Formats: sequence, C-alpha cells, structure tokens
Amino acid sequence: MRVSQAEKERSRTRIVESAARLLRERGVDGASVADVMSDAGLTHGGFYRHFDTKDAMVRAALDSAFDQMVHRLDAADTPSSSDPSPGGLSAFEQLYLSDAHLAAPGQGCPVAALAGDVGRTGRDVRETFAQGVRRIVSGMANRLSGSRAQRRARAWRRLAMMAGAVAIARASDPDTATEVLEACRRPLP
Amino acid sequence: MRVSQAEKERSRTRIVESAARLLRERGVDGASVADVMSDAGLTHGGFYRHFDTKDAMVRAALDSAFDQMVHRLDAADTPSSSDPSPGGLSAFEQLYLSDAHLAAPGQGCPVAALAGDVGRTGRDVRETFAQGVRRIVSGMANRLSGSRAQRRARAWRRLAMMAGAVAIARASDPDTATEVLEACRRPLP
DNA sequence: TGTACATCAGTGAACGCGCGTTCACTGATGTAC
DNA sequence: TGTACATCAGTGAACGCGCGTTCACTGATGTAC
Repeated sequence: MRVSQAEKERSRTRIVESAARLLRERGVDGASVADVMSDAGLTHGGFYRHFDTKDAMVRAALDSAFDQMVHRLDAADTPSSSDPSPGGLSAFEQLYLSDAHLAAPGQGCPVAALAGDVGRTGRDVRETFAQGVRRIVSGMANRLSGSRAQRRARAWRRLAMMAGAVAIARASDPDTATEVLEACRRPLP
Repeated sequence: MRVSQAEKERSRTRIVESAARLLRERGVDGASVADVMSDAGLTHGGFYRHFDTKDAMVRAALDSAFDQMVHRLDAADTPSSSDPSPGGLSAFEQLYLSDAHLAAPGQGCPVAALAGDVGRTGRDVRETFAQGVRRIVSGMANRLSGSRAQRRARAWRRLAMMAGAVAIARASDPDTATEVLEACRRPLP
C-alpha cells in the first residue's frame, strides 16, 4: 500500500501536528508513539518511515508548537500597537494569562506545558526547546522599549513569569489558579 | 522478618525522602516505585505496607519537598533582614535563582521541577501541590512590604517568575540558562 | 506511451522491557494469658 | 515474668499491561527501458 510522496508529506504533517498537541496535553512520556499515530489516522507500525526515534518526533513537534506560538505573538501584537503603557500587558500577554490558555494546553505555550519534561530529556531535545524559547523572547523583546539588553531582560522575566504562572495554575485547584493568574495580570516593568 | 513499629516509621521516612528527591530529579512517571524503594534500601514488594497507591506516595513526597522549601525560606530570610531595597532580591530569591539550584533539582523547589507533571495528575495530587505552593507564597508575602493584597500578588509574581526561569534554564543549553537566570536576578517590584 | 520491475508507505503481529500492583511466604514483633 | 500465638514489615516471584522498536508482508508509486 505504498502512497505518493505528496501523501507521505501530508501524513508527516498530521503526525507532527498530533504530536505537538498530545505532547502538550499529556507530557513527553504520556504521549506514546501509538497514541500519536492513531490520532493522525495511521497505525503505529509506519512511524519509523517518518522518524528514526521518538526523540526525533518530539523535536519536530516542539518546532511546530513554537512556530504556532511565535505566529500567535505576531498576530496579537503588531509592534506599533503594543507596549500600551509602561508595565501594561500586551495583547499576547493577556491571551497567555487567560482562562482559555489555562484550559487548552494542547494549543498553548510549550514552555508552560513542557519545560519540566524537557529538562529531563537528552541534549538534542533541550537544544530544540532552547531555540524555540529564544524565538519567543526575541519576538517579545522587539515589542518592548528601552535598550536592547533591557528589552531582552524584560522579555525573559515576563515569559518566565507567565510560563510559571500557567504551569502553577494548571497544577493547582481553581481558586489558587485564579489567584496566581490574577496577580500576574498586574503591571510589571 | 517483621520489624518494630519504630523501624517501620524510619522506613517510611526514608521512602518519602527518596521519593521527594527522585520525583524532582526524574519526574512523576520517571521515578518508579521500585526505584524509590531501592533508593530507600528496601525491595519494591513492601511498598504497599506504607502506601495504598503510588499517588499516595507522590502526595507524601510533595508535602516533604514543600516542607523542605518552606524551611529554607524561613532560614534564608528572617523577616527583619529581608526586602533590603525596593525591588531587591531576598536571600531566598538569590538561592532560588542560583546555579546550585539549577544543578540540584532533587533538593530544589518542587514548583520548578514538578508543576508541569502535576498539572497532568489527578485532583488529589494537585490539591496537595496547591497547598504547598500557597505555603511558599504566604512565606514570601510575609517578608514583603505593602498592603496584604499587594504583598500576596507580588509574592505570586516573584514565585511564578523564579519557577518559570529555573524550569526554562534546566530545559535549555547553558548559555540560554545563564541569560534567563541573569535577567530574573534584576530588581522586580 | 506502454511495460516490467524496484521501491517503499503503511499494516498488524511480535519483540523485550519496565511499569504498578498482587501474592505466598518468612520470621521477628506485639499481645493475651 | 514466661509462654503461645496472632500480626504484619519486608522479600522476591509473578500478574497483566503498555511502552518503543522491529519485522514480514502488501500493493500502489516511481522509474528504467
């Protein structure tokens, strides 16, 4: 049942998109190769026609998730419209700290969902993750004011706070989740 | 080979301490019951004389890890010595954002190490986690100035930022790790 | 353009392995007299 | 205080299960002539 090259490429795209969602929802260990293939409408046996190892799939899925995130950052904040007041939240930051983001990890930021998991994986996956995080930070820094170093430092602080807040909120009860998100929605330099 | 009640209690303490370390080092799925029992100097078969399920062990281990963290917060920051300058870092925060904390997750903050994992576990574990997080936040808030609500909100923001920063640093390459930690060491209101 | 054949995407069974949990067993501890 | 016996902490083998990965196979695709 060989399929065409174009069909194979579409399969690979579906696999990566399924992986990007399931990894964020269930974690690196919780999203099995069989789960991902099944979600992509395939059987698990064909997996190794697309990736050498599960790790390779994780890396491709992280790239895809970070692509999605950077795209959302670009869409939410045009450089001119953002940084509305000193310390005010940009549109991207409001989305990040929203209840919708809390409830939909599969479509959300891979930093909030997977930083802990990735910290325990191999060097290659961490390299891929770090590259993605730097893309988000660069995008955020571009939309801030101040010197280059100041903007970059502020972007790091804001991303760390937001990712930490969403991770804590997801790991807690609803009241605690509301409290941490609410606190992080206040102005920050 | 029954052992005395006192010996059983000592076994339980060793199991919980091993679990508290291994969970933070390897994650909830990565630290197996057999691993933990072996680390505590026992065989895995006896595990269920101490806990009904692995989940119950995770909850006890989280309590222990949060105890350790709150104790360290108390030791590092006596209420009078902290909040040295507006926005300055307390001794606890300096430790939190240190390279030593980065390199020793097994002895470090369970929020930075396990928030992602706990977000995917059952309600009981999340409840235990939330309780621990609130203890840390209360401790931090006590050492800040301003109104009660302001102190609490600032404590949430700082904890979220620090936990996010350490998680990102552990999931990245050394250069990126240094950059995010360095950025978060700067003053924050 | 048509034919012959090599390639290979996808299938489904199977591999060894480690997981959480259970169980029969051992023998020191705790208890009842 | 000493004896008889029930309790149960800890051992090590075993359970079913799902994991990542491998493999023989199928048959449509791609290629060489």
